[in-house]
Amino acid sequence: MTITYPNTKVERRIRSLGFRLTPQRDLILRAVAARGEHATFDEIYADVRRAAPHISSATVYRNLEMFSRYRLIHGNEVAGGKVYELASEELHHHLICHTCWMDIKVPDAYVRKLFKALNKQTGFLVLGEHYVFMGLCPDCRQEAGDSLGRFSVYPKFRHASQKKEKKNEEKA
Amino acid sequence: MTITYPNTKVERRIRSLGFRLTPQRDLILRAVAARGEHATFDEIYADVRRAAPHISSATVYRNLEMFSRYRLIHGNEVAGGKVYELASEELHHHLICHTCWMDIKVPDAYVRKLFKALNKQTGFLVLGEHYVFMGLCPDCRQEAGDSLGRFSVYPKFRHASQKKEKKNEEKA
DNA sequence: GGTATTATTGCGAAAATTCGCATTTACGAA
DNA sequence: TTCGTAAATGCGAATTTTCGCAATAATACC
Repeated sequence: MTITYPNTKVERRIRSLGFRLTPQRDLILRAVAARGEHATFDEIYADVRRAAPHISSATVYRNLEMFSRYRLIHGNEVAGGKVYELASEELHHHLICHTCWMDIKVPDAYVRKLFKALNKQTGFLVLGEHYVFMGLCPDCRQEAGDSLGRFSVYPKFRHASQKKEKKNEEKA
Repeated sequence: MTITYPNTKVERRIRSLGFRLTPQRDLILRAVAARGEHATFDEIYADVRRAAPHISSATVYRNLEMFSRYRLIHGNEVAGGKVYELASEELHHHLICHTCWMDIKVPDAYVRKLFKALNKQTGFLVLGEHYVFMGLCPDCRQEAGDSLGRFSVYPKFRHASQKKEKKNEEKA
């Protein structure tokens, strides 16, 4: 995994959008980059705080949202919690197994084909650059067997606390 | 638009999962159904409260999450806020224009093709039944012109309050 | 129907997130 | 380099969302 921040391109981009590059923003971007692909708010905040103990959580919330909006980072809802990753040059999407959490990166080109086809049929131009598709990886798929009905697998939650509901899980 | 709840199928499903069908749950499902495709928490809570003023917001939160998890409803992050809709028999996905909010329903079969292709290439089985793809509808696409670069359009937020940032919007 | 079991509710407290506003500070222009 | 302007921060308050637990009530079983 390559950490692509610090990065003058990102800095230029922030300024060209009319935003200022503050030390706080720099730290936040570094933290997201250093964490790799699944940084949570808590992790980012903790990292940033280590370098700048006085930083306000509001600042981190605000900037994560701003960065997401302008696609300097990607924020995705995964397994009941939001995770962030630095936007990379190589556009890609994710296939995440909700049984074992394996994460397969898919180059954008693979998915872009569908979007082109959709465009032909509907005229709609899909712009999102970073989608997450949940499902079953090859191993877990095999384990689940062939009797894989429409409703037989339910997403698990990794981030949100879900102490209860276990009993129901089995009955289903 | 057809309201598909009350529905014995849904009721049976709740019970077969080991959950109980309480009056609160019934009201929540009715509210989601009646609201159509983009019900927010506030709307649902207000509707439910009208019929049962004593209902706790925690109950609504808990059940929306449970229903989503077991796909009796779909909860999607759209434009900075979560919106719910009753899961329908006809599987579908959404193409939402983040300029004018036009919402095009796409039958699952269209999208399923891509997922099959992905499956061939990666072995990964995509299970999600209700994805939302953001982009530009034909009209807004035209308005945006041909010089549509990778970074030229940014999602707007509909639900979250975003009073500021307007100046930056234009500069970009 | 009556009863036992246990999921679910409602409450209030806790935690997470957002907001408004005074202060600070990045950045462009002199 | 200094200065002026407006964006961004940090604070504390407000709001939203989650949590734990005692009380309630839906369901299965008789």
